[in-house]
Amino acid sequence: MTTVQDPEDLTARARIRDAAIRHIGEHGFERATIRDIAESAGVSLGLVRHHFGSKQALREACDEHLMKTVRRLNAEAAGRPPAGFNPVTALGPYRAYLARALTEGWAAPLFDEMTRLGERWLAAADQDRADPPDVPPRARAAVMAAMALSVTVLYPHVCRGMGADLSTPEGERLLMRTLIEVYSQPVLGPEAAAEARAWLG
Amino acid sequence: MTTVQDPEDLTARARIRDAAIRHIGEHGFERATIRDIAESAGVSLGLVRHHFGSKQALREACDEHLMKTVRRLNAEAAGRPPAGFNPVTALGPYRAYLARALTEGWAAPLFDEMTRLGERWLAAADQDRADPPDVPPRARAAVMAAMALSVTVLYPHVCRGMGADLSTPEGERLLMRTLIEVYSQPVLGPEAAAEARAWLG
DNA sequence: GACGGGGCTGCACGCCGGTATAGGATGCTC
DNA sequence: GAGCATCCTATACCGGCGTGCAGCCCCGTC
Repeated sequence: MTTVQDPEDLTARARIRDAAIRHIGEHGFERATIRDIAESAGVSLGLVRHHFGSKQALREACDEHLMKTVRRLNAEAAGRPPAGFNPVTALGPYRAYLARALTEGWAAPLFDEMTRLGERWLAAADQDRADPPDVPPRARAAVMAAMALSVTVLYPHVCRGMGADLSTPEGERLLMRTLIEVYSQPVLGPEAAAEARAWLG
Repeated sequence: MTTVQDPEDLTARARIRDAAIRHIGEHGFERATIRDIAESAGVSLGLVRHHFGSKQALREACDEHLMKTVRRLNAEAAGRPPAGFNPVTALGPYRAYLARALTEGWAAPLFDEMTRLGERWLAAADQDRADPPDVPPRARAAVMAAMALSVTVLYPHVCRGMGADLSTPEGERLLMRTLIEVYSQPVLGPEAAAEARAWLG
């Protein structure tokens, strides 16, 4: 991670925001207290309120910052091969916050943006396909966006299940290789898919 | 849903448990209050405490009940074709609770059980594969379990993204068809996978 | 019919945490 | 150097919520 060095990133306001992202990511919005955030940032309780007004507004500021960061990372990764498709390690401390944001109700715009991105990607990938997918692209993109985010959202469980700390380089490598394997292999063979489709009627 | 008719399911204790599952599923553990749960169940605040002792214990009782329900649904679905693979609509009111349980830190046993199930399924599916997957089965199973749960966990976003209410029969059908489509098509073609693998080194 | 226990209620306590406000320090402008 | 905005602290308020407790009702039992 190592957040980009905006000039503002040394200010108390930025320190508070970063501390909030860490605390909310770790404990969730409800359990994260303004007091703890203030202490982590090394400022007083009142200053948080002075800069952000309310806990909600603080969260929204975090959301905005997350949004900017994700867009930046996305732009950086645009040129590279799709090995970095799943943004789990690149996000660093933002990973946990993103997971909370997605599961605790906010962050809809971010998911929608990912869906749109996925839709464009799908449109390009469908160019060279013989059989026509009879499912709306939006629907496919939404499901695939959810799947792409699943490791991010269920991070602790995936770590435990894989028996590896995914924040370490080895863990990251293992995850990447696993993702490539999973993504390059269809889960349902043609006959199984046909059977399932038939079962649906 | 339509909870199995245990004899106990008419008792106040069961009503409280069901109300708790609904409230926690809807609002999360922190925001769900014992008072609201009691009111929903049509009982007094003290009775909740009388039956369950504490809010934590109430949650654990809900977890246990969820576990039983999931196991039952899983056993029922064992015989059928894998069209019902993703347990999103079958869970009914438990869906939201399961999502909370997975993302708010508990429910590790449930995820692990799904991983083990997936591992067995993978072992069977790998029987008839030519190329050897060079990734630990556990890792693959964990990632695939996460992906299978992604729609459950990110349900509201997927609903919004697909532009359909997935709790309706039409929405369910659309989701199923989409899942079949996604699962039956590899995301990465052989050359893209090779490129990604090469990029990893 | 007394008696005991489980299901159930109502109330009060105490803490925690978001909100509000008064005020001090610092630095810039005219 | 007076005025003022900005940054920052300390402290008080107060509502919400988990917890603890005293007691009532009802029903089975001897």
